Amino acid sequence: MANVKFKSVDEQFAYLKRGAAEIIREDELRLKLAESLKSGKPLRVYLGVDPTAPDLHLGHTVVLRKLKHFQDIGHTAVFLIGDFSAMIGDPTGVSETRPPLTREQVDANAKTYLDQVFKILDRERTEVRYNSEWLNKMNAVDVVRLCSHYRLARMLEREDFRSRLNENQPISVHELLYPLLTAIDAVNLKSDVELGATEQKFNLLVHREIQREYGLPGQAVLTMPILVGLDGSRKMSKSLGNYIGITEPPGEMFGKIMSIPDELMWSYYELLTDRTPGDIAALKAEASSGKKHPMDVKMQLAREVIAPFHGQDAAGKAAENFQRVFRDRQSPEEAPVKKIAVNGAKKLTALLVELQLIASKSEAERLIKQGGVEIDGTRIDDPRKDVDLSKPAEFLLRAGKKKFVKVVVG
RNA sequence: GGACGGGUGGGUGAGUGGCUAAAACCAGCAGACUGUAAAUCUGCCGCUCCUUGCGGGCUACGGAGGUUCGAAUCCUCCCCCGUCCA
Repeated sequence: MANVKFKSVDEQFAYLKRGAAEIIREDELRLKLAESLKSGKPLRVYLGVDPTAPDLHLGHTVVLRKLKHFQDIGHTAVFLIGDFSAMIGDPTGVSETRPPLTREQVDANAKTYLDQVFKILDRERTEVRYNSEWLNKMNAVDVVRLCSHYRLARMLEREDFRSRLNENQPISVHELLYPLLTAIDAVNLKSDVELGATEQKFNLLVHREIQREYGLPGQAVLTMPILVGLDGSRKMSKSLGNYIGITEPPGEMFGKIMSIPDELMWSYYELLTDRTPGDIAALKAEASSGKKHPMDVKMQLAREVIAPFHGQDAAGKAAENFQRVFRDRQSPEEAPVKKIAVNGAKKLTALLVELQLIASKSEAERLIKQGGVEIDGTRIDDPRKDVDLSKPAEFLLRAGKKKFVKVVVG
């Protein structure tokens, strides 16, 4: 990623538009870039995030990477933590009212959040703000005044609300306040551009309108596509369990990326790597013409996605390990080591649960009966099997397709 | 405040006294095949105990009580959601 400040408007625009779902409005953004170029004053670009889940996954990084792009070309990245708004709960994409978070949860989440965010953003050059800074100071009069700037009908145009209304699902009144209160963020930050995922479009547009109501120019809005999760159809999200966490070990991330449907590769290339659109089109052509094996293209993708989080070396190792285990069907070079005390014998089912490879003994028994458990490469299909733990030893335990553990007794 | 409808396993959704750990579908998991992709086929899919058996125990149909030999199913009260009226 080139770190060149203030290229021409066209160059900047092309760079920023890459991967974007929509820019509202393109001509306004160009104008803002031109003014900034002229005055030498960087644009204020912000991304607001509610610290609801403390663990970031690749889905979150799509929009963070875009913020980084702005940062790369010299604009000011503002990372806004919605510590106040998280306590309301964003109704976006939710089919039911979300339980509000407590102050303690929000604080704890915000902390771990930032650590992860700076794996992508440049820490030194990022302005971090919390929206409780101004929202906590608002009184009832301010809130009433704010509400008077927006109409109920407009609010109900929003997809989430409309469908919940149609399907007789509850909508709490405080949820209507979410886009309005977060608009105050945009007002206070005096943002020139706000970023978000496409599902945030409604909120971002409300922010823009409210800014104007409060006498500001009105920010441009840039939305990024939603990253599809491992299942190949639904949005990547923690609650759906189809996500790849950015703090997961490289091997884990690698395996997960390899398990995505082939067609999804191209969108991952576009949203998670620095490949240019031309580059990606070329890869795609090579894969479909048979010049390159799709699996190799996907392995390359996995390496490129992992590298920023774990480094080139770790990414390379993960690739080798993958090759070894799944292509050559050998045992992994390295597996997480779990120690266990010398202690007579133990039922295999109990051991699997104890090592947290399986959630319950019933499930472990099923897995064993189905042939999903191996010790040192030998399938064990007797759920009553005792594992000898009477003397120091070590063995490789496999549970299911992906889970390997090196058990060290002693 | 009133009238009416509704709350079932991760999701959708059957089931109106025993044959129901609860149909069916989706999701998920495992095996086969393969490129740990997709597709397909097969099996599994609450917890637990053991003598692993079409085995035993426990928990489960919004909550609490009750009727009954027996309740997701009947009764009472409560909570929650929606629709219409005010």
